[in-house]
Amino acid sequence: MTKLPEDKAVQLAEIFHLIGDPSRLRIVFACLEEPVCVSDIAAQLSLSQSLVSHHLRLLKAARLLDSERRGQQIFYWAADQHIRHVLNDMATHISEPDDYQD
Amino acid sequence: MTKLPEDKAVQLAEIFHLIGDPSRLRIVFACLEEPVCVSDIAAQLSLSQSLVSHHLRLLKAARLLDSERRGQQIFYWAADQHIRHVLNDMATHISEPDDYQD
DNA sequence: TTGATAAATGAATACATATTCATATGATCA
DNA sequence: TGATCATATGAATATGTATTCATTTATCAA
Repeated sequence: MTKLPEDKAVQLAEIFHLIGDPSRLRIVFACLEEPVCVSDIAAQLSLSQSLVSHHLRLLKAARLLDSERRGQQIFYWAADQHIRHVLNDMATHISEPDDYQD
Repeated sequence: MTKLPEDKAVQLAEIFHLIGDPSRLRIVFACLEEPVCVSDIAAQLSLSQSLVSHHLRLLKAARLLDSERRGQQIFYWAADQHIRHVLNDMATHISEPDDYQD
């Protein structure tokens, strides 16, 4: 039985916790391919600007997203390559049969 | 910008939410390689039997873990292969430099 | 049976947090 | 400068949930 040290568990769980909220997960997903500005995210996902902004702050603090101002708008994109793998992995998961093996 | 449908986001987030708690993450990790009984998990991770049991119930309900009784004890193991990939991916993540690229 | 061990369950609680509303900050353009 | 647009921030709230404690259920051994 492999034991995960508590401090590492906390670090890892922090990341999973962030993408463990549907709104935040969708936000990250929206920023996977290209930088998107806040208002576009809000519009596309039908979330309030304020809510999106709050979530973006958390995601950026955890370094899952990075951001840059371009004129009046601020663009966000997925800074973390691992997130892509994880999301791809899990995205296939929910559409596959239960007896799936490596 | 790729949009993740809300229902899929909810499904996915549910899984991430489960491993987004340090205790549960450690429990899943402990069951990755081989079936482990409840008391051993609790002892190894220094968690109360009750807490472990509560968490196991959630993890099993989400089909991340499966279980089987063997005599007096009940063994749990990771039923989901995707979880292995995800955990490996993210485990490397926290030890790698920030400028990591695909 | 009885006693002991292992796990599950339920209630209670303290704490975290997702969301909203109102407002502030900062940039652009007339 | 003032007006407007885009984003951030802070307070308030309602809901969720991780954990503990006490108890119950289930299994095995004597």
